[in-house]
Amino acid sequence: MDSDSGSVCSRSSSPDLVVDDSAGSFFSNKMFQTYCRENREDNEAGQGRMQRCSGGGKTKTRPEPNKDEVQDLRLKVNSRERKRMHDLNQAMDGLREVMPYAHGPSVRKLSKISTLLLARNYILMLSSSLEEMKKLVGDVYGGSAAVQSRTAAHPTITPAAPTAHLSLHPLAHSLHSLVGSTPSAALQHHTTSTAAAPHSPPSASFLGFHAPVQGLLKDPLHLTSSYRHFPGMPCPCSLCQPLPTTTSTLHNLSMTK
DNA sequence: TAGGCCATCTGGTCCT
DNA sequence: AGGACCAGATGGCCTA
Repeated sequence: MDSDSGSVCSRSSSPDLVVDDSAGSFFSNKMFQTYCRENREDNEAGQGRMQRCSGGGKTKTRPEPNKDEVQDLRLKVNSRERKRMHDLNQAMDGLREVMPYAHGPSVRKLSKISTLLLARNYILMLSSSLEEMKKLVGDVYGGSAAVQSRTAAHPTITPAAPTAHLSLHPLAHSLHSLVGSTPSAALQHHTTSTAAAPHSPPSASFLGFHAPVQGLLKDPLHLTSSYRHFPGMPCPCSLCQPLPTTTSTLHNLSMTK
């Protein structure tokens, strides 16, 4: 299967037809011309230049590869590189599909750098939500003993958060109570959402993202103004939780875009 | 028109 | 030796 025939390029400027003409492109582009100019002895062009630049020197002792062989080699290398980049772009598209930004024909496709930055911030936000859920679970089950017993049964669950973090729980609790959630409901939502996690990531509306994607790009955790509090949902907003040290540290590295 | 984004080509380096 | 990976260079397309 030739990847060149199945190009996934999203831009019309991706000239697949160059595949058939890559050698011609090579022999006519500026880099090649510069290279040839440096080794030029006369003003001949075209075939003579191709022969010289493909290794036609008289003094060389190594057996010179045939012009066609060089051309075939370049075609192969270029094709592999194109396939590699196409695979990379496919992976990038796959990442875009699971990112919480508005999908649709009217929405401009995220650039590669934006996709990566958004993905990073999205992961940070989900991690923050997970930490908050762990704290809530610890609060519900009345202390570290119960949580530790559960942690023993489920090693992926870490012990309860430090008391410094617990001090914020009444606020978070009352906030979520205000919108009708209960900790048990929160746990239920968490478990159900985790079960669906692998192939159905939370959508933007599910997570309450109503700010433009630039909000996530610039400021992953300052979501207070744009975040909606859903009943039973882990809330990463700055009202409901302190910034984890890891994410706050990473936040200092936040992007300029 | 400048700047951003992208695809492609290319040569170098590293790995198997 | 061949392939994967990477970064630089180049040119095209699009938008503000």
